[in-house]
Amino acid sequence: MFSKATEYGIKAIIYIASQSMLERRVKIGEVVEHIDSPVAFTAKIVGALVKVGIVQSITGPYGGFYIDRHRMDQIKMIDIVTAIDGDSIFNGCGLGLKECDDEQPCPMHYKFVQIRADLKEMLNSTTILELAEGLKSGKSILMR
Amino acid sequence: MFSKATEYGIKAIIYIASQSMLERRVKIGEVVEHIDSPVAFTAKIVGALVKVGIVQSITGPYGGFYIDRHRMDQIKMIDIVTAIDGDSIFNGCGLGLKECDDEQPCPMHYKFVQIRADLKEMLNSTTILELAEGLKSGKSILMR
DNA sequence: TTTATTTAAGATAAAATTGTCTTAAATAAA
DNA sequence: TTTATTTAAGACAATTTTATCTTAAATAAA
Repeated sequence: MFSKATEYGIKAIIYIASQSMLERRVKIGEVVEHIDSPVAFTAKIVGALVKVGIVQSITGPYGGFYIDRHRMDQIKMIDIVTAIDGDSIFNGCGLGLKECDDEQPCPMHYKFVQIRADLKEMLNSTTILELAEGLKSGKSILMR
Repeated sequence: MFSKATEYGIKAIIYIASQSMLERRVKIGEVVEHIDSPVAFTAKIVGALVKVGIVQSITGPYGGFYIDRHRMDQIKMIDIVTAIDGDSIFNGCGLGLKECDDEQPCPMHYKFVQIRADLKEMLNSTTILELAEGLKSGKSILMR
């Protein structure tokens, strides 16, 4: 469904957020230990999310990544997916046609419309705050 | 959403089916002209669908691909997707966890459940017959 | 039987994605 | 100021996916 880059990005964000709720900055090494992902690749992805303003970072000793606590309920999953994979998942044609719409639909067009809308709505209404809370309370896990 | 291989496979099947409704066998060259896909790659994918019994083929002059007319309403989209991409789209964890279920859910597990179920249901209830009919009647297109 | 046509199958190549490594820049503490 | 630690950035490498090319096998017509 999502690319590996997006999978790692989402998991990293959730872990960073869960620690930011405890006022903890985390280093990339700690992140990948908790989400089971390749360090350098994950660092690059989280770096992209820093550039886009979703995550904050501090370099040097005692540095690391964190997320503004009061913004956690404003950052939606769709922001993360879009920042890494773009919006083709929501907008692109299911059969890969360049131009596919109600006027000139591919054979599966109307079948896909609802599912894509549901996916978009789900990602649009899910905040990193709620996901991080689920993790912190032990209701969900990021590894295995 | 789907791989290129699956996109080509679905489009090829729909075109072959639409022609089989007119009692026409089609060569791979004709198929790719109508679905705008690379010949050799498409041939390999259609070949895999032949092996699995979804498509029939005849080699040699006057040969080509076709689909048993009376089976068109039995072949579902899910059969094609599964034959090419496997079932990871429906069963795999959205965040890539090996073990992710109601017992040990990833943070997005319950958010994904409904969407995946809807996707599966859609593919499971869509026959190549109806898609081929939509194409033949001009209600849908395979190119552009 | 020979030839032409077509699918079958597998080797090879190109492109995209995923992943690693090296060096630079920032920053805090000694 | 020097050193150690950490993120930033970009080159490089491996893997997977996508795509092509070549040869074989099947088959129909001449």
